[in-house]
Amino acid sequence: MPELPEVETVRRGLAPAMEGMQIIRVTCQRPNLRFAFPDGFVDRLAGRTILSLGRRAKYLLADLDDETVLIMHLGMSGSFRIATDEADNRIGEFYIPRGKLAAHDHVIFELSSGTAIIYNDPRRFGFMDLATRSTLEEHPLMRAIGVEPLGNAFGPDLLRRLLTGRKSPLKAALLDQRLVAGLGNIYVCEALWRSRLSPLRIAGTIAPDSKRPGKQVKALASSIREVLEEAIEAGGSSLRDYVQTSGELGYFQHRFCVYDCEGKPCVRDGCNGIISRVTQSGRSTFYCEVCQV
DNA sequence: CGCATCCCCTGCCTGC
DNA sequence: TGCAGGCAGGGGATGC
Repeated sequence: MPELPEVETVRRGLAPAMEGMQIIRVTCQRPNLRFAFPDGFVDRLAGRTILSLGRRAKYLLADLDDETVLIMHLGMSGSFRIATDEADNRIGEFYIPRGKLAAHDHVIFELSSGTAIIYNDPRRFGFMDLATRSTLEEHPLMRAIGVEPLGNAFGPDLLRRLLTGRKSPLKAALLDQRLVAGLGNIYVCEALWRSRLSPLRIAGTIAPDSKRPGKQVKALASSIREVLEEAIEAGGSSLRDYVQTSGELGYFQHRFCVYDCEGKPCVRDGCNGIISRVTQSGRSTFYCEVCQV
């Protein structure tokens, strides 16, 4: 599933096709994804113009001209593609390229530009909801979300405060969206490797209760920011089903140092370790026992 | 409160 | 080639 870099890549791919366009019609091919679509979903979107497409954590947020915000989450296997209108495939006056609908195409947004934005999600762990701009922060999906790791507020000082006193392993703490928003299994593993910290380490132990962040917190904060920035630059990571809106694959997966590297040699200079896999909170963690402490 | 576990669902890979 | 089992990028509900 898409983590922050993949969602940001999707946002950048969709924005030019969606911003400034009017939504002519929305079609849901089923009543629910992970959750039921909210009441009036289709009707509230029809006729609206999309002002901008933003992102918060792993959520895409489309701001509409009536203060409505369309919230979209890709879950584990969600993707969007942009289908350009082709006369052959038109249905009536609209633009659904019906001949080209694929299995698991669940939502179709037909836009005034003549393109259709199609949401596909085999596992249906994704979901969509509607909110109001002025109260977006209080929306149940948004309320508890933590700091944006690429934003100005994020850095060693804030990270130290978030981790101080926390008794969970670093892996669990960094996966917790209420602390830092947008990290998932891949980038947590990669950021911990880059900062030479063990995912098993109790989070609070790298943030002793002094006023200033130590070396380890500084290293972790930098690693998180760097790995996310590099991954966005690479168009995200393509494993299994993730693709960009253009259908192209991201290529950051070729730069993984630990994720899905069980049994391979650690690539850190001078380290002779072998990458291990362990289970933490029911999910795979990859790390080097030799250089991550 | 904070944490681990289970579960939602489908597809793909492995091993028998 | 078929089939069962395990596993997958997220996150919400539950129970300790």
